[in-house]
Amino acid sequence: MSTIKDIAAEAGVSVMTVSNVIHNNHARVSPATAQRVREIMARHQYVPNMAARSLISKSSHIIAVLLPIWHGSAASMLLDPYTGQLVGYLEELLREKQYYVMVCSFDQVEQVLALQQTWQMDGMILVLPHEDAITRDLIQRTQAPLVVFDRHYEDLPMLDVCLNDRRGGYTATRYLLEKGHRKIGFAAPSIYESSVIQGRFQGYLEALAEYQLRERKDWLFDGAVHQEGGEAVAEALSHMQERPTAVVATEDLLACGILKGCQERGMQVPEDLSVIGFDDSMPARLITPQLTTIAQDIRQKAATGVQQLFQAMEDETYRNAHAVLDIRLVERQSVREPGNI
Amino acid sequence: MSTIKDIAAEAGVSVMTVSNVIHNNHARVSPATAQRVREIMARHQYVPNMAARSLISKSSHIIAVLLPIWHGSAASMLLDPYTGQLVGYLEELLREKQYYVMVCSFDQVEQVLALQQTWQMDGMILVLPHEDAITRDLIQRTQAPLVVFDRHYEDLPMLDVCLNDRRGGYTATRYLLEKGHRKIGFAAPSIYESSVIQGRFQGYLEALAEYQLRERKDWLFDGAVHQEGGEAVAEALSHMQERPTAVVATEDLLACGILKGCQERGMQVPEDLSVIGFDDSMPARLITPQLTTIAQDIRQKAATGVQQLFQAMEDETYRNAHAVLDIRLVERQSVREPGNI
DNA sequence: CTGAAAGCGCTTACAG
DNA sequence: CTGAAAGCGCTTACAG
Repeated sequence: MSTIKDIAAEAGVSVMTVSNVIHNNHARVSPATAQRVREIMARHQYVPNMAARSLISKSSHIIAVLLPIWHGSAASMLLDPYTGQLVGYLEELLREKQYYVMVCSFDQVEQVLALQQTWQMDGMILVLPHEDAITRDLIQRTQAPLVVFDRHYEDLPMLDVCLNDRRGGYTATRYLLEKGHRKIGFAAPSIYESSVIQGRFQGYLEALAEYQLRERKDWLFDGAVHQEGGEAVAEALSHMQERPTAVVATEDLLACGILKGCQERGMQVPEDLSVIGFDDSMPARLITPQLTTIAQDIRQKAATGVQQLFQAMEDETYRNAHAVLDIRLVERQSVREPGNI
Repeated sequence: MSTIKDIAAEAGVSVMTVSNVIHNNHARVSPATAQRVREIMARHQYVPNMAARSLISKSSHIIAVLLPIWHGSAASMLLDPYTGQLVGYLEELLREKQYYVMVCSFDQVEQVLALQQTWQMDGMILVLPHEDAITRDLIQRTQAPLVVFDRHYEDLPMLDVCLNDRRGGYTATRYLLEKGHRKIGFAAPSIYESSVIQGRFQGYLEALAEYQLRERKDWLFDGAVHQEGGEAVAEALSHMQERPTAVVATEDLLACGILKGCQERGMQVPEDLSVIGFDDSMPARLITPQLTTIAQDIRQKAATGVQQLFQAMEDETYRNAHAVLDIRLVERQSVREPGNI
């Protein structure tokens, strides 16, 4: 509760001197005075008032973690184990650097801009971007440095951290091809809308092409979201005349839904259908058989984003960076050779 | 970027009048002036500076969502789908009320007190409390209203939102008993440390007692945490001479681990072992067989906590409230009658 | 209905 | 090495 004024009074110095002690301006205060002031601050458990600081410095040390609202629900964190994990790592890294994390879900760019201005945000991090129009608008109108995860626009200067999605899609598909599969489906929330999904889809097509194969429309499962989406894919598969022998799914939860839906309809994984997922998040190890999946290093992803953000905060010419993190295949139990080649 | 001063200058009024317009003090400003000022604010996209406001009002409109650090990791959100969901709902409810959410993991009470003071926090919410010593200390030393989830101390005035854990443990066990089970184990992270687990354990004992049964030490699996803990329980079960026919697990992820560990060791669920979980979180529907579990309404839990918090912020005599939310049994596929009674 | 003034807690040039 | 003063953007009594 004590202010810099109280400390100064008790130490018999000016508030300015206390301020210099707080900021370790060694050149501006004698060691003896500094020591005395420090003791008094410790005794009073002095904590600076961030509002006062922020008012002067136009910087609050607050970083916004922005979560777009999906399908009307702000509890989007819940839908996806990946998001909770990423946010957890971001909080950890930012706290270590003495920054504060404000979590905010939003559906309109104006909300974000107002938030940024009202708190004099030092930076912002966009997790799980969904609509391109909104994301682009935000990138162009933001006043503070903004780091975007999992989205990149070639034509816009922006800071982003992406995955090598093309390689991810390629690696998954190639792995299935090498196992002998030739009939490979692809399931994703919305193939043509997100650059992440597009990249994975490109990789899928490239791998197929290397084996002189092309995609088949009826094996492309678009709009498959989370577990329910996966179960719908399984339902569709169960009615097919000619089924794929393997499916690449762009998310673990989706892959798990396919797997589960198949099991409930009497198709065995991996005997009757091989399934490969994406992310290596919690569900991957939970289900039986355990999911073979394309893993990403979420901690590294968070760290890269934080690094970009801080560089941008220090250097106002640093407004363009595109990190592409690598993926790796984690072999588990949901893939095997097809029954009859 | 424009300040209240700019608006006042352009409108040809004092800053005080602008302030009154902002705060809708209809009595203190003529409709015509108010209208004019509002137009100018809209045109300039005026956004108030929270730092300046907070400096005067000693209130920042920030609510801290506190996450204790478990096992050295701040990414505790990730360990548990329940937490992410709860935090998501809290953010949604608080934002609706025009409050801001700062997420902060911590391991020492002093960090929290400093955080509270430096930002003039209006309130705090503690999610996933772990150590009683820390939690009690925080409750006693906090300056701002604090709502605690899933922990209650009879001897301390505190605001908390709990589950009827005793009934949860009772309902789960009673359900197994009615299915014909007489050999029922109990698996939990740490039976004697948390009031939540203790409550569930009490309910378990009570249900057993109604059937003239008592707990068996070797069927109490203490220290079983998350999926790995569950798999360790399955491992222990596989070596037992006399096995329980059913297990009550205090968390879905734990139940899933038991289920999975059993399957990998050739025991079928529910044929050889019935398993019942807690929370009805995402994993419950993901695994095969789907988990029978004691469900809680996380949205209602979040809403109750927010309600307590706001009442406490309005009324400084309101510092003691103990909400106990009900649970309900969700029957799915992981329980059936024991093979040989 | 409207305004001039003081002040919230701090930092930043500017003097000495 | 130390201090007096101005000011960040806003609100709150106090006058009129």
